Amino acid sequence: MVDGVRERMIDGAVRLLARQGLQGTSFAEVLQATGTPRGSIYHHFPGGKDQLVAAALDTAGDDTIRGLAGLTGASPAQVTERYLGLWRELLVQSDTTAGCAVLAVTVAARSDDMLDRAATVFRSWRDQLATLLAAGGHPSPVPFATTLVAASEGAVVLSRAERSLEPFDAVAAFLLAEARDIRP
Amino acid sequence: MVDGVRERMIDGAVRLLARQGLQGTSFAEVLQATGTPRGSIYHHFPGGKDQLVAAALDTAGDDTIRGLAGLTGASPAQVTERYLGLWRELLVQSDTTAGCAVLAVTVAARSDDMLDRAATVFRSWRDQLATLLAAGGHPSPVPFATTLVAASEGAVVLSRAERSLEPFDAVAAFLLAEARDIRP
DNA sequence: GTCTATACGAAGATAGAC
DNA sequence: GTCTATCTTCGTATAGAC
Repeated sequence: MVDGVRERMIDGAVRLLARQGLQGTSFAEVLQATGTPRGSIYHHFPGGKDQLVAAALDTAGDDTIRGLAGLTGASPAQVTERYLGLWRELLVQSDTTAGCAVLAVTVAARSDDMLDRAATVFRSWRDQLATLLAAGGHPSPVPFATTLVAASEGAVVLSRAERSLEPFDAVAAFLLAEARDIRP
Repeated sequence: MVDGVRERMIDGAVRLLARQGLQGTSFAEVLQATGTPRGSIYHHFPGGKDQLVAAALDTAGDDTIRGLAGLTGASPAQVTERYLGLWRELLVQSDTTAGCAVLAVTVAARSDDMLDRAATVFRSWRDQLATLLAAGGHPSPVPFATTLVAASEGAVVLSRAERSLEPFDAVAAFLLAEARDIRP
């Protein structure tokens, strides 16, 4: 089933994790926010909250990778702009109340399994960006890709704290200027 | 009293917030970790957990500002190196299990008051760095200072997820190269 | 697959003795 | 200032009916 109950629960978990953090998000809230049947959470996620969070991490990771589709042959500046655009859109659409679910889980994770899962997502973003940047002729794709991921994550946090796009836009401007400097 | 019970509680809260997040840190853990008398938490913090967290945010903010002391007249590269060094030291000393308490509070904050407090800390870091960078002759101190704060925060998160210094060091290398490029 | 009811534990907060 | 005891709320998880 494409739009099944399970998928709605996972999507809701991603949204709530990004807004309220790991321990700040309860099953009850996920059910309420998604209008999902109350009795079926442990049917879909017998492993409990950890299993739901794991699925949410994977989904959040895939969503971002999907947001980078169609960039083969793009310049480093275009890649940078697209990636930054994904995060800016999250801030705009949530009125700067949402952040990154993967980051939220990382800072509150209590098991190595959960940390591993988050690390895998971050790593997939870095790898995908580095591949695109290298293909676009960037001379040091790995350090720049890592900085792009790290700075975006941090910039989203700063903007959430201030409830303003100003910090994010300052960081984005700096990174874009860097990417535009590259002449392949 | 300089090393009083109240101060020990606040320092413990900073450490635990940086490791376990906001809702992941309980009063009981703070008391246990600091060997602090059980019955006196509401004596020192009648406003409850929110008041303790607020004090922890202020302390964490001041600690970092203090870490930037003695940099008047320093070059942008020296300022950048010092700031990055503060965060790298946190990762090393905690075996990559600790992060930034202010970030942890921001992503799980449930009140605007708490968000304001975190924003004030981030802003103080940005302002202090921008002032130092400007004094050192950096041509665009504000965007670079903001990127320095954001990228450091994100890099610490990436390194915690991977339990490795590699992501942090990649970001640090990129930022340091940027700062060294500046010729005043 | 979905429901209700309930057990169990954790955490914040308060009251009152010492 | 510090203590213990307790209230209350909330969240996870399980059991068993429909």
